[in-house]
Amino acid sequence: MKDVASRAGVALKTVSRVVNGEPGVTPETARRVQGAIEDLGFRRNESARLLRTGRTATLGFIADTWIDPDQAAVYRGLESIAREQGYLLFTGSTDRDPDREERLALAMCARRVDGLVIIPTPGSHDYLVSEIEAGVATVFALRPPELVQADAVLPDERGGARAGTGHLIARGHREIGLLLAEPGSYRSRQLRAGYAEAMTAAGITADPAWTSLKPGTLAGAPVTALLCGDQALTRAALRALGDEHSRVAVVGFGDFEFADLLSPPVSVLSYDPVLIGRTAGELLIRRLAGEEAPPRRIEVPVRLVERR
Amino acid sequence: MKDVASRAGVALKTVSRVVNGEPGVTPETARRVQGAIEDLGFRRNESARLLRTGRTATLGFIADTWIDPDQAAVYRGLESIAREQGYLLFTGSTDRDPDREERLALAMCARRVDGLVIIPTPGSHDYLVSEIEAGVATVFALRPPELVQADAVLPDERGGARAGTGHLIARGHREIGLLLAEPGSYRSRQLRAGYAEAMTAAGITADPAWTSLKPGTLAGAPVTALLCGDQALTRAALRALGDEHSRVAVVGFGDFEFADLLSPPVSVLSYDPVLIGRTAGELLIRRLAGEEAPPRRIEVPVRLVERR
DNA sequence: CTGAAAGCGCTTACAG
DNA sequence: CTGAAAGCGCTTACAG
Repeated sequence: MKDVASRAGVALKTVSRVVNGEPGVTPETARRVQGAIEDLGFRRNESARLLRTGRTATLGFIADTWIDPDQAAVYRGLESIAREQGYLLFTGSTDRDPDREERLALAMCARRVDGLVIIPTPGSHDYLVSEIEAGVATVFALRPPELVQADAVLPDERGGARAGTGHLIARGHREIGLLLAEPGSYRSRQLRAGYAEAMTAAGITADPAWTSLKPGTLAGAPVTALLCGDQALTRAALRALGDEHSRVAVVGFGDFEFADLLSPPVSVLSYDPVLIGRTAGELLIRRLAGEEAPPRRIEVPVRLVERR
Repeated sequence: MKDVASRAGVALKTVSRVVNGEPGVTPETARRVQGAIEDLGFRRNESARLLRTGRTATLGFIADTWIDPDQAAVYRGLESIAREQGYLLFTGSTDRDPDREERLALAMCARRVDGLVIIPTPGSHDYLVSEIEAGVATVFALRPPELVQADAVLPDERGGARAGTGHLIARGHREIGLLLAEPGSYRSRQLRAGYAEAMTAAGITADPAWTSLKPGTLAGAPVTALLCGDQALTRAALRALGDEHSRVAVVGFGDFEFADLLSPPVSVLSYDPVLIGRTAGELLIRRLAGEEAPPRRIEVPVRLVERR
């Protein structure tokens, strides 16, 4: 910028004005500056500008992995908001390793991101407390944080499990299995609660054996229907069931391509992950605009997609 | 940092030394500085440091969308290199819109990313020429760029199509269809070339009708086998074929979950997209280290995954 | 071992 | 309409 100024024979400030389209520059002067800019191939250094300005116009997004299409879709939703609002995105994936999450989040904070959207790993997130106090707006998505107060945008997994179980009951099933990954995780607890609610409402007493199934113990299991906790479990269940699939009705949590091409087709519980990303982004923007309110938890509906 | 210095009763430079672990500070002084740092909750502003240092320790990654698992996997490979080398990643998706690509790339260059990995949209990339000349290392992945000289890391689609077609021929097929999306795209040209090579090698003259199929015209088409250009086409083909799927052997370009659960299972042509991302990252790092060599094109093997 | 000054590339707050 | 000075938060190159 200094070079441009001296080549155009003007002061630094005048170049700044031209670059920013500020008023108060003679067309003639502006033309000279423009010429110098082109001759020198000058491009304003955004980082320097932002250092002076105080904000960075940058958000950070941290997820397990983009290979998970749901998380990719959350990113997509967040990015659409970031694009509208003129933010650029730093991203990083954790592979569910809490250390990686912490390193990434702190590295982004050190770059002074204005805000952070995190799909959290299991475990405590108290390392973020001082950053949040320092003013980094933070929103959690898909899963709630632990040991830290912050906004969260979540799918209504409990309501989904209730709907899925209710659907199976309505179709005449009573021996309904529940296939979960980590029993202690937030999602597992939510699904178990929704399942229990639907069973109780129908007056069915669930046999503990139905809710402690594993893919390996599925063949010949005493159930006529099955609710699977995530896509990987749905896949594992279909593999384990093999020909029995025609005997056992399967409802999977999380939609997937090709679900309708299987025989019989698989019904799924599905939510809109793009909406989760958008909502998280909007929440962040509002916080950045100064909205002060206690942290809130927003739930996005989970619906049954029936296939037959 | 100024505040820390005055609280500890030392000069700015001493704080800098402590923060950077530079030698030449009395343990006693260091302790005082550390105390002040903790009292004030000080965190070094990485952006300011990098402004002074000249580099940003940042790379940019631009793709169509992460919803595409292949592109998500390229990101994963690149990120692993970035993590090893201490870079943070800016990302953005284009949805195949050239304008969005250009805006993103220029925004990242304005932030002075050290390098850029791009899965390019169709169309010219000459807007990048001046940036590349200005020193932004650039590597293209999955698809080659147009109208700009730069490194590229690509799957060997031609070799893959040859292998896939050869496999179908070996299984006794002669009327082999080729289902392509955009006829003029790089991938389509490569697949058509590989297909033609395999057919010629087997002494089969391909009927033009075989290579101009669309999902809509597939039912009752005069072929006994089909090579699909991407996952979406594979899905569309399976849908269009319906029960005929047992009559028409399908080989799809791009592996997908559940491929083995379909009946009959679908064989696919597959490459390792994580390797493409890693290779692109390594190339970038070498360029950043000053390696001068003409732009090169690296091909990653495409192999047939047979399922029956 | 410690520090005062200059500067990275820009903007802000004034003054002319 | 135009510009000289100070400063964003750090590091670099010296000097003591």
